[in-house]
Amino acid sequence: MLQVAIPLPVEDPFSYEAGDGSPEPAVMGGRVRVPFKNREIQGYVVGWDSAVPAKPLKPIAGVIDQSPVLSPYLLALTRWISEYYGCSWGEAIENALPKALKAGRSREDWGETERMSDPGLEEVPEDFSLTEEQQYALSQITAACRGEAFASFLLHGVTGSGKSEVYIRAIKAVLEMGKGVICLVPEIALTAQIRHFFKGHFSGNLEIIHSRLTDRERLQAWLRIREGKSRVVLGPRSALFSPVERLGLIIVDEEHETSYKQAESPRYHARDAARKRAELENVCLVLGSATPSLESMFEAQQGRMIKLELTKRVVERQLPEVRIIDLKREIEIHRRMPLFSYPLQRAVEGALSRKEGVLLLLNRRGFASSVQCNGCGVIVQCRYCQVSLTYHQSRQVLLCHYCNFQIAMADQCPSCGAKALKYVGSGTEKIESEIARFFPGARIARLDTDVARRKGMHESVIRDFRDGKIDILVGTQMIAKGFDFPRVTAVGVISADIGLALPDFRSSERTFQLLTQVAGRAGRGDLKGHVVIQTFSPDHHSIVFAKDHDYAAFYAREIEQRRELKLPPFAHLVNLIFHAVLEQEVYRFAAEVKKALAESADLAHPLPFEILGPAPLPFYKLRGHYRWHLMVKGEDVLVMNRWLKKVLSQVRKPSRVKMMIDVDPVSVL
DNA sequence: AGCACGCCGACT
DNA sequence: GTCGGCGTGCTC
Repeated sequence: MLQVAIPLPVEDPFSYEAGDGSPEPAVMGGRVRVPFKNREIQGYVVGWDSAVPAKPLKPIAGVIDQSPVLSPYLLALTRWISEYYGCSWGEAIENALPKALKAGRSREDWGETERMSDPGLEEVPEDFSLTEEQQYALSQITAACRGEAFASFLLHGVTGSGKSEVYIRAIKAVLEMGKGVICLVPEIALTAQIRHFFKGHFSGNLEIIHSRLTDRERLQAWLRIREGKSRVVLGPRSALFSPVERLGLIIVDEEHETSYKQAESPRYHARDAARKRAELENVCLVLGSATPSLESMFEAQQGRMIKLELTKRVVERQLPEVRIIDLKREIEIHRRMPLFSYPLQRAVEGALSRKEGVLLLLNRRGFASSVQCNGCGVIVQCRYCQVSLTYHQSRQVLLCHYCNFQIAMADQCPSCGAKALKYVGSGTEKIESEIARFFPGARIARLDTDVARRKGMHESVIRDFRDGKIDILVGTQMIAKGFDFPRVTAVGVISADIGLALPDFRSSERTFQLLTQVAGRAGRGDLKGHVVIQTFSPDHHSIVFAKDHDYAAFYAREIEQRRELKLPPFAHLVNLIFHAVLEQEVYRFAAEVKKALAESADLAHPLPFEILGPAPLPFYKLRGHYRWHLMVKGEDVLVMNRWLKKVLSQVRKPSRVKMMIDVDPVSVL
């Protein structure tokens, strides 16, 4: 009989008779059509068994594939994802396949798989000779790739230290060994540079997976990889499931980036799943970052990964000079809260006079973060989420940044009717218009998700800024990531406090990473950089150590806090999120689950975790649903999951209450 | 996820 | 008396 995984939230794979009626035999890892209830659906053969079933089974309805769509390795990987992240095996499999092969698709002609010839290859930078540090890192990695065992490296390299060059050389070496490579990047749209770099080196051998590909193009890329026509895959987290045969190396670039965590089920973390795939296939794993996650650096400190350090910048140049501006003192000087302190103004002035570029970062889009009535004091809120609405001047709307609800901006208070609305808190739109008043001659542009949503705008703004057609670029964290602007010499952080205020234990880490990254944008080429960070918390360790470019000190400080509070990497969190329209139902059920969990333990079988909550989520009314959660904290995720599953199957969930499980959440939201 | 079964309100 | 509302439970 056959075990067939069903791409639905049903527990275990189902058993079917092999079905001798069909002309082709079903294959392990191949797709089949099976009768299910009174319909027919697509499933995946995940097991094979000669045992005689206790009760007669239905035969499969048909075989779709003569050859597997999932290798034994990818079957094992998807199974691990289902157990670790709490979904069915079938769902994990669907997640790993290109859309065209998923259930509910008409069986289509797979078409031509020859690669289109690439028009206009990019100039490839000269092969510089490697620094000693790069050379050492490369030799360690290639030696590990030559072996047939799992090995993992943390490549910690400051911005500009030439991590990409190490990747390129390692990939070339692995190709020469006759093996393939997967290189993951956070979001391919934001990494045009690495794309061009890869194209120049591997064009005949490369698949770049990106969001603009059509379903058909994706399928063809998948087929070329499977046929071995392409041996290097560059792409976002989904590229991890590429059917590369004889894999030799997996690279996860910018491994600390949270976009590696999928927001929908299965909520897997591509970096952690990459480690699992590398273990299963006995290959080499390289995690690269200038600001490694606490989790990865801890692994390295514990000796479970080999740490490779690139401490020197390739083109010899100084790190930028960073000044911290205490906004409390600025208020005393200016008698009001200044958007731009004098030192920031001087830094901008200096750069403009030298015809160099300026970056201004404020991690909040819109014009004003809220609108308040001077008459009755009401702050205009989202009717679904109970968070203040952000005023967007360009669109003349009040917008909810959590659910996208919007209303037209009016001149009267929606509550008392007074014509006394005032703007509170600044966003990127406000900075854009204010900086224009300070520097009337400057050419200014803004880049945030509002701008980037318009097709082609993201790329064109970046290009214009790099080409010197824009003097000052204002934006959110989007401007801090992945781009190399040789002309930037002044970087201003309008307020470093926004991220720090978030009720999330990783807010310090995020802030440190963001500040380090944006500071790293200043002073490339042979131009000296100046960075000004404005903040109300000038003594906060995220800010002080970012100023000093001191990752080690930040890590040492942060890891002690995590140890004391028993937070990751000293424990794993599993977030159980409950939501429903009626708050009482949500709260009651969350409390009931907690009680059931607590009572499920006894002296012989103590709980393998702590239970925190129930608590309302920070934005607890979202899209009209009230949201509460239980946070479960323990050491072994698989043990925790098994326990949770058992207890949850014993409680009766009201159907209107929805439940989600998030293992190793990257954010509590 | 679908899809049936089931048990209560407003219609010919 | 029936048509159909959607809450509940099952699918090898």
